[in-house]
Amino acid sequence: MGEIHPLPQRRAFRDIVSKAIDPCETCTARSLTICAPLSAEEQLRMASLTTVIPLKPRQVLFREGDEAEFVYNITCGSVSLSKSLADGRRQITGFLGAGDFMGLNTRTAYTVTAEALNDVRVCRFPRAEFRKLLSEMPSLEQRLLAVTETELATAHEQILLLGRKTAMERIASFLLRQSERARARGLAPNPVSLPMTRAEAADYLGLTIETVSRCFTKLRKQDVISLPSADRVMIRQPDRLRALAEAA
Amino acid sequence: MGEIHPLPQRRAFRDIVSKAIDPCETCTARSLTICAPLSAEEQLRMASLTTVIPLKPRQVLFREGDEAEFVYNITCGSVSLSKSLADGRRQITGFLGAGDFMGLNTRTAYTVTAEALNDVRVCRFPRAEFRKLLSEMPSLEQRLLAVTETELATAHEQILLLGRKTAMERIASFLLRQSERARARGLAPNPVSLPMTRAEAADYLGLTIETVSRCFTKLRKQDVISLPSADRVMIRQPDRLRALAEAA
DNA sequence: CGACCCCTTGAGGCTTCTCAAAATCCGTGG
DNA sequence: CCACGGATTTTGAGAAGCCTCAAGGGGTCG
Repeated sequence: MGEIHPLPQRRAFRDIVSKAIDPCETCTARSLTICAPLSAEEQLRMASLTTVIPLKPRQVLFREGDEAEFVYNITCGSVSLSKSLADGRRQITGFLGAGDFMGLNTRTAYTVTAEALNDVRVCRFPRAEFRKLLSEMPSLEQRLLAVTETELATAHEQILLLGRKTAMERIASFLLRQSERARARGLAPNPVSLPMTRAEAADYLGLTIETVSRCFTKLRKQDVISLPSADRVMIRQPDRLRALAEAA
Repeated sequence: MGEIHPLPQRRAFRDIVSKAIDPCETCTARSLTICAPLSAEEQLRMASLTTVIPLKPRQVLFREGDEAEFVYNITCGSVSLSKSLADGRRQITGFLGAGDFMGLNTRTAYTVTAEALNDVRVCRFPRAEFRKLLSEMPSLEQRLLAVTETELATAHEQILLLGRKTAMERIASFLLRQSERARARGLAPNPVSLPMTRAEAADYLGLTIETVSRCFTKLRKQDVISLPSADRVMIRQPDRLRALAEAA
């Protein structure tokens, strides 16, 4: 038994995990971070529960108010989370990337809408089984608590931005944050790449697309940034941008 | 041994817990909710780590950026969490009450400032020991995860409010939320009692005190609410208030 | 090559902020 | 019990920032 099991298990592990956790090569390292603290057996158990789902740009994974049947983990691509008012006004509450979880809330309904920004792959876990798994794997739960606390701190940062910063301060903060985020993920921090449209950036920053565009133009005219293309921002004067991020 | 231990333990438990978890009679039921899922032994362990600290109104418990030496649990009273910009602009990210935890973030520094709104008692836990305790008590960790996820959902709701709602919508949402919160805590939902000043409400809603006051006046003149005193709001027409909460 | 989508630019209006002052509340002390 | 002082709240007038509406560019894909 001791001799026979390891190999098949290892093989099954590779097969299933590679299908589940490692679907696209460019983001392997990223998606594994969430599973790094888990043992091989634990990773296998997680993998056996999961279904890989590919999403096209703008495809909606779930909507605010839908019954929360599944928990998702992003393995590749970017997703926006948003909430809307009855008349259509939309607020994007955050952007998630590889390694992030969605649908963890304890309620029975999703509290936000999740939509793919670009080509995305997610791992889907049936909710009940995921929770059961959690209670049996303290290391995963510990990790989720840490991740959720970080998300909460990020949300508080966004609350400060939306409640007290001017349009220009929001844009400057946003660019610096995106740059820092890229750096943390091991990507080039400059020029900043923006996977979202102006509309999405505006809905994230509590502004209109016109205001976002005007701020970009103003920064460009002051030579603080340059715009090689609409979705890439070159930060030419980081110090001035940092000063603008909280200068009334 | 089996005969001797139970009694002293029970006695020590009562002594320490009553000092730690149950300092003021009016909020006993509340503060126990967080410990309800724990066994007596676990409660005892938690209690043995804790120091009870009383706070006067407006007293600061910790500041954003301070080294996060302790984790706190509120047993009595209300606390505001806030972040500030260099020039003094302040944004309150949320209000906490009995049963809520503070300072759980994984970072080494607090990400917000905590300040007492009224007379408050908190239980203080040395950070390192609290984390060690957590890893040994999955039920507590599970509960913390659930609580943190709820806080995250609340933060997202606030992000929607700050990013997309008008001043009047913010005020209406705020009043309804405070009323609902009171109901959930077993208090009278109407009239709504506001433990915070206009300045604190404004800093929470991303407005100025003048705008908050003007909205209250307008609602009063339309007979949607009445103001028996500055810190009590009687909701006279709940339906109209609900309609105002997201009517452009 | 044209249509469509997204982004940019412009003009005017509205909501909210800023600055200023009056009114109200509340604890203190005569 | 009333007068007083300070803090908080309310009210007012004007200004500013951002939004709305509208039109003009630029890139991409069929």
